[in-house]
Amino acid sequence: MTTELEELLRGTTEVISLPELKEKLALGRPLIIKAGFDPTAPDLHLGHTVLLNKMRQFQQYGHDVHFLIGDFTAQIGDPSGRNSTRPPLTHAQIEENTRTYCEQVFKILDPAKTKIVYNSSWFNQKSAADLIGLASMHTVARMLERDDFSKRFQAQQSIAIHEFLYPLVQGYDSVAMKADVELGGTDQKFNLLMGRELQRAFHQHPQVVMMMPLLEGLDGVKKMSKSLGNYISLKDSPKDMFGKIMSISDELMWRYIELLSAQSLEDITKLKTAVEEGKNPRDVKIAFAKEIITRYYDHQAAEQAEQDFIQRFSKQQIPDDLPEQTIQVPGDKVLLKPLLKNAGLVPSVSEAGRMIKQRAVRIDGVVVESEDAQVDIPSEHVYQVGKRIFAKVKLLN
RNA sequence: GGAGGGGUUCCCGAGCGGUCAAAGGGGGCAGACUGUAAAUCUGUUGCUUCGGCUUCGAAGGUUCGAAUCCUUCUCCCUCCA
Repeated sequence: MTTELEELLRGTTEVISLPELKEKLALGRPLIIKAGFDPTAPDLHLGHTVLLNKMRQFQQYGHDVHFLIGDFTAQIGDPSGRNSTRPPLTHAQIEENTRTYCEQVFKILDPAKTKIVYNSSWFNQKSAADLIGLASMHTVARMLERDDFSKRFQAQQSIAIHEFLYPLVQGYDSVAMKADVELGGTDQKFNLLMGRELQRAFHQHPQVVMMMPLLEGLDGVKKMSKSLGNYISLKDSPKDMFGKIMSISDELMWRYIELLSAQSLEDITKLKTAVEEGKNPRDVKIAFAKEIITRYYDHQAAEQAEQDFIQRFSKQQIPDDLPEQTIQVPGDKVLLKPLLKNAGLVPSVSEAGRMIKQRAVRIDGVVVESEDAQVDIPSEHVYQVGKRIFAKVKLLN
């Protein structure tokens, strides 16, 4: 039987510090667990769930999880995306984003045990003098210790003043919340530690910092993020989830399983051995995809997604739920290229031409050979572009 | 306030008067192959009524002709103060 401590430590990359965590747990009271989120992109993805799963674990052990929404910070704008100045969010947008956030978050967290807090609720009360006072608690030299700051500084890139303020603001959140433990990704280390320092300055017990690894995106290189487009959203349909998971490289698959699967570490090791001995990694991937879909939808949805995938890709069959549309065209023949565009199967006529040239276009399963191919009117055919895009199009006069 | 450097097609990044719709890489898409929408290889990657049309921060100008030269504007970066 694993202990509370062992379970809580599972998957973490670093805990600062372990003895302090033990002490806190030994207090016997529910700990205040802090995890902060930016309400800028209200679309949660699997990368976020690494952290959310850890939060749920704390809930299961009876701790007091605070889901911090950085609405104050969001009002100012994001410092990290320097070449894409994000417009500050309005109050209404933030509310809307928060609502969509919670909808998704509560697929994982227990709503009854989750406190949602906003950092605007304390920062809006603050004056400029307060903020400057906060800034006086830290030095530029210490700020420059931060990895990405020092790199940018050395590379003679600009660092805006407010970027220095961000860690302070985030750190102060811990003070305002009297956080016992803060959870965050490894990229947040500096900010997380700042919370400890500020708590000390305010004569609080410094929070324990627990860092979770960052999940790589579908490309396997960069971290999963919406702006990079390499993510699996919790709002993705079961079919999309299945497809995206199947498109992960065999190598990356293990990383996902390690961080997202509920399977024990022993079982994962066994799977790896089995693959080395000849088991098809595809089957491991399928099982994993079904586990994830079952978690966010249900078992039936997972089964269905698998069947659909097999039918469409493994057997190359035309799906039976393909979209249908009717288009009215004058005359008794139309050129295929503009038709493909009008039906929304390709973005432009030029692209249609390329696709035909590459033998990627099929009508009723037959490859179209000529770029000048025409289609009779009236008619009804199943058009296919590549392996994934299908439509049944009815032509009328 | 002064001195420099720079804004190029989805991204990075060459080009520096015609042969430039613009090298190369990344990403995307497609085809082959396969064990899967893995890996690998190959092709492709502005739009078009196929006459052309729009694109290289913006607006003007020089020229037969400009992404390339000039002017103004604008945005970004660095250094000195």
